Amino acid sequence: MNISDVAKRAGLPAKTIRYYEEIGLVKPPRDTNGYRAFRESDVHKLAFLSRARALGFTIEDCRTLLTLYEDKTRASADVKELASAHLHKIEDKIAQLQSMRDTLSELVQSCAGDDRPDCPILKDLAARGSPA
Amino acid sequence: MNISDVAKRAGLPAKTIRYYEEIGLVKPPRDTNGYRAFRESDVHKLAFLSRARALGFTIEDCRTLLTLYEDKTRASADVKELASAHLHKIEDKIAQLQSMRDTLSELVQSCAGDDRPDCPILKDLAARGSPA
DNA sequence: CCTTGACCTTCCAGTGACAGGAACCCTTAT
DNA sequence: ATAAGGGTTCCTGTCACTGGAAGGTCAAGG
Repeated sequence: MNISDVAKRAGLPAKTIRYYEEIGLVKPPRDTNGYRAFRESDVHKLAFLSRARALGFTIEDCRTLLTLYEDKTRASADVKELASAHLHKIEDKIAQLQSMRDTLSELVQSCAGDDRPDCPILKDLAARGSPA
Repeated sequence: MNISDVAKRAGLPAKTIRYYEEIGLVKPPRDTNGYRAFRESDVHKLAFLSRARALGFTIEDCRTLLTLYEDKTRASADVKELASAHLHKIEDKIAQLQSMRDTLSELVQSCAGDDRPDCPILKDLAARGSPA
């Protein structure tokens, strides 16, 4: 199967698939004309990667997940640990963004948003931390 | 004032300050020995940038905010619009992360995390979208 | 046989916002 | 004189791609 069909089936851009090959995540054989000839197993792997990436796992995490996936003697604890660590990072990130959102939301609400120059948003950026 | 003192006062690494100069956000004059000689106005600008970055504004947004800050005839509406747009992006990002978190959280909870290979996390990554 | 268009290939550059490190200069204290 | 602790520039690397140029391949139509 050629790359554009694989792209559709895996839900990944062709460029991304080439990149994944470059970094060794998939190793499709080649036709005599030099085209990548994807097997079903390659498509399956790529779909796996697509879903793992959609859950925010890094490429290196994905590499590990693929290895675990293919290792039939894996311990589910290893997978769970990886996923848990990632979950914590996401939760940290959410908390951080929520904090930004709360501050920003207040600032936006406090700004008149008219044609006058007076602006609490700029005032806050200029003065926070240095009370004058 | 030398860069490391400015770094402390503005709450930014020296490397970052040099980078901000490189991209034209600050333009400190130089001493005869080649050292950057920061003025109070430079420190003030850098502190402004530090706070804007902490709220997640991009560098280009920061550049615009600085321009607006220094333009005493600005309309607060322009500032508010920029901040609102940024707020929406943050909210989108939060929603996206929360969706990841919800999925991941379920998967992690459903995984035994012992020494057996059976793992719902890997199963989900392999099979989601292709019901078998 | 030729062309057209849609594929495919590789390779190079750019993204955002820095961080790390090498190699070297300046200042101050001992 | 030297050593420590500033400062400087310049180059590379990060992360996960994306865009684009230059060129090979294939199937269909005239």
